[in-house]
Amino acid sequence: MQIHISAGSPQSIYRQIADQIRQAIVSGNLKVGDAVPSVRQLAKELAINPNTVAKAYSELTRDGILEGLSGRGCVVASRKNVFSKAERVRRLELVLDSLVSEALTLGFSYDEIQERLVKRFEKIGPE
Amino acid sequence: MQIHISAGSPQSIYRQIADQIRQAIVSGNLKVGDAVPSVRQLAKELAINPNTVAKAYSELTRDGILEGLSGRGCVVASRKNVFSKAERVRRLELVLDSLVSEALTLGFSYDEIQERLVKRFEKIGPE
Amino acid sequence: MQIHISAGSPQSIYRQIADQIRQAIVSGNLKVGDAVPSVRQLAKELAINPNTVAKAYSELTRDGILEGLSGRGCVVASRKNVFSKAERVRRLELVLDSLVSEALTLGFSYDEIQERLVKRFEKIGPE
Amino acid sequence: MQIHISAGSPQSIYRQIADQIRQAIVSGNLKVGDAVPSVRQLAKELAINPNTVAKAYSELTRDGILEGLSGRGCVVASRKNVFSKAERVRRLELVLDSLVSEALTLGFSYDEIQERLVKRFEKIGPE
DNA sequence: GTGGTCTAGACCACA
DNA sequence: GTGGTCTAGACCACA
Repeated sequence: MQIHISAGSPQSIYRQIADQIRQAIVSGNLKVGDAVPSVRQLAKELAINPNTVAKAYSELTRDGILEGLSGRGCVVASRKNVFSKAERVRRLELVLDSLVSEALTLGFSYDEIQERLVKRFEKIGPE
Repeated sequence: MQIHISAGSPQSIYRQIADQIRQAIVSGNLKVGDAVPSVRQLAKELAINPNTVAKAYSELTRDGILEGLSGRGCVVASRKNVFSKAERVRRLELVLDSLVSEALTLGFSYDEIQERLVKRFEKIGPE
Repeated sequence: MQIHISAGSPQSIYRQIADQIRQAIVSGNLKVGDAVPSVRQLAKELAINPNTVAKAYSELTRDGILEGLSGRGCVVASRKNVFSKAERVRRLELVLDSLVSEALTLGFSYDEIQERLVKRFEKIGPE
Repeated sequence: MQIHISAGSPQSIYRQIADQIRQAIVSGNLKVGDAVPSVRQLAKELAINPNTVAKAYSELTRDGILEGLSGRGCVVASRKNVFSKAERVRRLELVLDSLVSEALTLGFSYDEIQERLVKRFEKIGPE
């Protein structure tokens, strides 16, 4: 489980950590029951404040993605979807709305948006 | 020109307003030269502070989407290339960040995001 | 980093602040990566509302001059080309407007303006 | 005495009018004692609100540039400088500061600024 | 009437 | 601690 953060990024650090763990689960690199690094270890590795790692883990735990093993770290929880399928789609559509309108007013074409999205997937996608 | 805001949204109010105006332009509901509601009128309609509307309008004006007609409100500006290629790409990457981050949080896979984006393009129609 | 504002000036306070930070960068007093005073500290120093300082900083951030380090203040950003050539020219024309307008109001002729500008360049030194 | 205004300009209309009259005086097109168009005639010509023309004339009168002939329009007044030479120079230097720092942070070189200023003079200069 | 600036002060996200 | 968002409300420039 390797996590990378970039300091200058507009994404907050805790968000970068949470997203990368989510991504590792979606891509199969982390499976149900697998342990994630301890808060202190990861904070030391990334040279950041432990509070920041803790915040990422606590969000993931709140969302039912991780499960705390009181005193023995966190593991990937069995997947239970918090939102209904319809609700998840509705929320995704909202973000797609933002993406499309912003990208089009920036002067990008459909093809360019599509292309950039694919590139992004390739760069950070399942390895 | 009908604008709706939702209080519970993760998007800030001024971003929701700016987004919807961008969408109205992209979808053709607002054309170059069309007036947007006055700051005070829209604020009253949405029951929010005029400053919040003004913030949305000023962002759109800075980005070359709207144009102020001192003393007579704002209209949709003619298409300008305000940003450099590099900046446009940077901004596209930012919204892609939001999309991917939100989608992962919702438990969508890359393929599903891709698929939804394609569907959305098909809906708006080719070109 | 010392900033002064004058109440009687035709320039708005936030513009005076933004201007002086630009000047500090141009003159080499502020270099890439250097921190600017925090919003609250500068507001206290100048005895003005923090929102006014924040407005100056947010304009500079939008223009790619400053960079926000979430939770840790703002620093001078590395030189970026945020704007397209056309936009840069448009903005230069705006400040030339101000110069010419103000200079005419003060009763200077074109030749005198020109001469003063050359002198100014000589003072800052070649290249 | 021909005056041109552009609606989309960031310069307010009354400012454009006042500046063009100042410019005509500086360039010698208007001499002491020459009449300027009446408020109503100019407003009709430019298809703008008479208040706007009146505001320009009243600023010029306040500054001692024009002189009202109660009931018979305005003429160019004999030149008396409101500010001392030193004060005028000080104010001009402030605007030059703004111009130079904004232009340099926009990425323009000294030569380019110089060149743009000359072009501006040629375009609107004494004819 | 229009938008722009500024104050005073609350609350939130982030590290 | 840091900046970002929002409210409530004043005052100004402009047409």
